[in-house]
Amino acid sequence: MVSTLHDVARVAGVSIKTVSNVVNDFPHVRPSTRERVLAAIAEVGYRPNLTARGLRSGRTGVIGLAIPELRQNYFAELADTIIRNARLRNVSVLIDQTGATREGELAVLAGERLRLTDGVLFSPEALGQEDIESLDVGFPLVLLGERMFGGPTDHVTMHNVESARAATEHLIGMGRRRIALIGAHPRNRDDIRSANLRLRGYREALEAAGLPYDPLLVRDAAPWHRENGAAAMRELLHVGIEFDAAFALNDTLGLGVLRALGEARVRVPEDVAVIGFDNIDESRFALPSLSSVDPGRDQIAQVAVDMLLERIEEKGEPIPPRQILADFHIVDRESTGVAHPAEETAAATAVQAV
Amino acid sequence: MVSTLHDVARVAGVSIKTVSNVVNDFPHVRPSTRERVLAAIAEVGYRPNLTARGLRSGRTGVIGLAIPELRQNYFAELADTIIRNARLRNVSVLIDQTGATREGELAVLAGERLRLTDGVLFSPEALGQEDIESLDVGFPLVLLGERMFGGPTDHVTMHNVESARAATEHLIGMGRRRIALIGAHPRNRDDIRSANLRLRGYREALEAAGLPYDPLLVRDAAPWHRENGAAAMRELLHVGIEFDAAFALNDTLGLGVLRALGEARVRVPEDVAVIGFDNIDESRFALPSLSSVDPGRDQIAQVAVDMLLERIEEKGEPIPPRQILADFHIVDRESTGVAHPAEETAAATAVQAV
DNA sequence: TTCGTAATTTACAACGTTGTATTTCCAACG
DNA sequence: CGTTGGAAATACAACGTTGTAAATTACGAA
Repeated sequence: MVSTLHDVARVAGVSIKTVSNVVNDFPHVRPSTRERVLAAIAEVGYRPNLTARGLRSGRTGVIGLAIPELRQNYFAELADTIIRNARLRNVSVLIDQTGATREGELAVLAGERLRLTDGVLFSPEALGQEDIESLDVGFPLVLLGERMFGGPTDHVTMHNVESARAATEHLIGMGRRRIALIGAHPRNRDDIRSANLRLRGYREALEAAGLPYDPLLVRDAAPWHRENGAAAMRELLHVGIEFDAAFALNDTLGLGVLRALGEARVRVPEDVAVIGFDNIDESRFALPSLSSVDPGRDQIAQVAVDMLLERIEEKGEPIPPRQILADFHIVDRESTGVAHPAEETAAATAVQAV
Repeated sequence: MVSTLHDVARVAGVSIKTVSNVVNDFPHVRPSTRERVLAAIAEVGYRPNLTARGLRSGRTGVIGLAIPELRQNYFAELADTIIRNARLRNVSVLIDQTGATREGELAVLAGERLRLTDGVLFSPEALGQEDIESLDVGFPLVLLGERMFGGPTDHVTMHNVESARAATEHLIGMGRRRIALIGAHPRNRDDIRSANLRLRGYREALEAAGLPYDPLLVRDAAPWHRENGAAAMRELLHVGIEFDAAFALNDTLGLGVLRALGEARVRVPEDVAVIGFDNIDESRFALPSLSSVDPGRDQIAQVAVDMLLERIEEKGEPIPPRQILADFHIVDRESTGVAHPAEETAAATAVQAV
């Protein structure tokens, strides 16, 4: 059924090592021999056994991707792009869903789940800065996201503060003065997490524009699901406080916000302009279409794969951990007043190592 | 760094086979020996090398999932559920995106992409009935979807005709008489594919209710993306033909339809009731929320994983190919007139082997 | 023709595990 | 006290591949 080097060798009348040499394009194989071997390979339908190769070489050609949940659009799109990039490098991707639980994420780090992989891309959501040491695992690991900084591994992340500031400035630039923020983290506002970094950018923009910071405009919502975005907006409307714009800390929340505004017959963007964060595919098709911050997800995917493969191939003197920040830009759509959306408006910072 | 059976054996003062026996819970190991070995395992931090195990056993514990694209919600949610089910069975999942291209799908069947897997779940979108023979591959394969029938492999699919008929009857039951269908396949209407099967269900429902079939109400849209759903609805509105309901052949189209109706200030469900198909997560959060047919996706995921693992473990007399049809039900939401959505309304058919 | 050198091919071991067959151990029995 | 039989432990080979080192071949120069 399945043929091996031995079968090919027998048919071609050479040793298995010669077949191996042909398969691996080694030099020093006489053209006539190569031809004979190739014919034999075709005849018996030989395909290298990757498991055996993996045992011999210590590499499987598979990388792991540990994310909270595939059914969250951001992660589905991230996984999609990561798989595409890995494919270009001849690597396949095994996906593990941690469920955003501490337990699941620690299991990833303990190497209990993504066996049979050469390395792991890890996007934590439950672990935090206090777990930084647990990142010191025995296999190549690239960290994604904003939950932990300064760890012992490469790290690919986004300009959270700067891009949130840019989003807020975008709203201010259109004349909005009372900007609600949807999706603050209910408890610890000093914790390093996307919510707080983006909140900081929001505050910086207000301050720079000389606008007051009104805590009443800052609404908690967690986790960042549509229903929570809608609920936060309903509550805000219920409170009766005046506002003319909303910055949702991610697009999913933003879609919920649009929904709540729609229910309440508040006009977007006339009465309230809305901008989200993440630029998921879906935002283009909301009614109205949702403006957003594109945090450079595709670039993150590509850089992360590249870095991981570099680490996997690394030998000798280890390179110290690197941190990469992706480009971002504002995507202006109907929810901030553009009738015919022109993509890719604002400029971005360049990719930079820190 | 990484320790092997040999290291454990040395520490415990036994042979590697004894360690292996302990690891694999074989009988005939004296309790005192077992204890000593377990201590040694803990001491050196031994973890079995899955590649070596795989080489020896011929199993990797990994299954492949070949789908068009992860960024399509339906497939992200399917993959999510499949990964969860596989995890329960101690199996991991490698994802391949075919891009819905013929080339990509044939590569899957040629076994060029999902190496290192014990078997593959395959959801084709480009291949059709004429390619049925190419399903006769040399590895365990379970077919998903409606593109090919009667092939040599197990097949998990949905009640396309029946559930589309139920959706249409649902609209008729609320008094709608002029029901548009969005998402027909532009070219071959006899081809076996979801579009045509669902179209058939639509026609059956009309006929059973004594309603005329008006080809003008049947609108092409392909591929099933939001923009195409929106475009089809805009065109229908432009044509000026009267209608009081729309059946979108999937939810993504349906969301586009809602968008186009919203733009045109057509009230949903007052003027036009809308129902979709697939029941993706997003539909719950549209404005208005989109009613849909739940085609039993979670069940499909579970059954598919079970069947594939059964095939992988199969030995001796092969069981003939099986076909499983999943349960379906109508999910009634705002777009068909329910103010406070009650999920899971209509009854379903039972799971049944054909 | 013979030798030296480079090109080509090969044998063998090893990667870490587990199945098979064998050996060793130990207690009970005659 | 020797024998027997099952439990416990082991040796060895094998899964399919590739690195290393050794063997063989080819070819031009002496």
